Amino acid sequence: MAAPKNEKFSKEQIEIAKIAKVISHPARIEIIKTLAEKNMCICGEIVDLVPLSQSTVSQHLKELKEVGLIKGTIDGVKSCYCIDWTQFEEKINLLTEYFNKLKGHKIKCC
Amino acid sequence: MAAPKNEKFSKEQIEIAKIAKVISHPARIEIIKTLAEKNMCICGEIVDLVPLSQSTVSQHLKELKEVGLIKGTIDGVKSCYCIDWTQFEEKINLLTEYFNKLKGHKIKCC
DNA sequence: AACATAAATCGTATTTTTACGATATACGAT
DNA sequence: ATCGTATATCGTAAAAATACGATTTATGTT
Repeated sequence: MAAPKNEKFSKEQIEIAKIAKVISHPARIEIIKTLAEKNMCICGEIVDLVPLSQSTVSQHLKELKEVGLIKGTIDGVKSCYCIDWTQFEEKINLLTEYFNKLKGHKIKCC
Repeated sequence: MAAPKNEKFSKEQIEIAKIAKVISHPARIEIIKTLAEKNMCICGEIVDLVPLSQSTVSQHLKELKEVGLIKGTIDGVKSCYCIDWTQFEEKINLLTEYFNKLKGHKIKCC
């Protein structure tokens, strides 16, 4: 009696909520920003860039990967992460267009 | 040792995370969509439109109001809600532009 | 004044998120 | 083969989010 009752809403709304949720934490925003700006796979250094413990950062990376915004490959003993641009654009567009479309309704109100 | 360590991140990132968080629930997305499409204050009927209890919907409305996406006024015994378009555009733009700007870095990677 | 109705708030149970230390795993170097 | 390093996973504690029923509050109606 406390779990979100997601079944009651549309597929689209659930999908958008999921995307919004993964970008609703400063650490994950920081990770995305860093990966995007460097525009390369970053192997290893990510943990040093985020002021959280190694295990916590690893967990945030996993969540970003699960939603598809980033991808990770293994390079020897290190892990390399970078933005999955195809999916990143797709998901971010989905989110932004949903809300930008709503703006079209703005005419006047109270 | 479980609360988000928000102090460690930038003001901008914390602000964007806050906006993302409030739109990270299907019920709140549904409320926004309904208010935007009707383009009017809706008095009372909101609770009937969302498949959750009255108290839960009231809680979601409060969160949306706190972030500033919607505004509510009292009209007699009823409450009237509508999109706060000025703030809505401002906040949504802040969010979407942050991530759209990152797209500019996309050249090639792994 | 008494009653009905709408909506906010309170109290609380459950689930999810956040965070970390400890441990496991996997690879490279010696 | 052993050791060191990097990263993922496990276990767990604390906090926040979600949801609802019960109650309170405020207004309109009789």
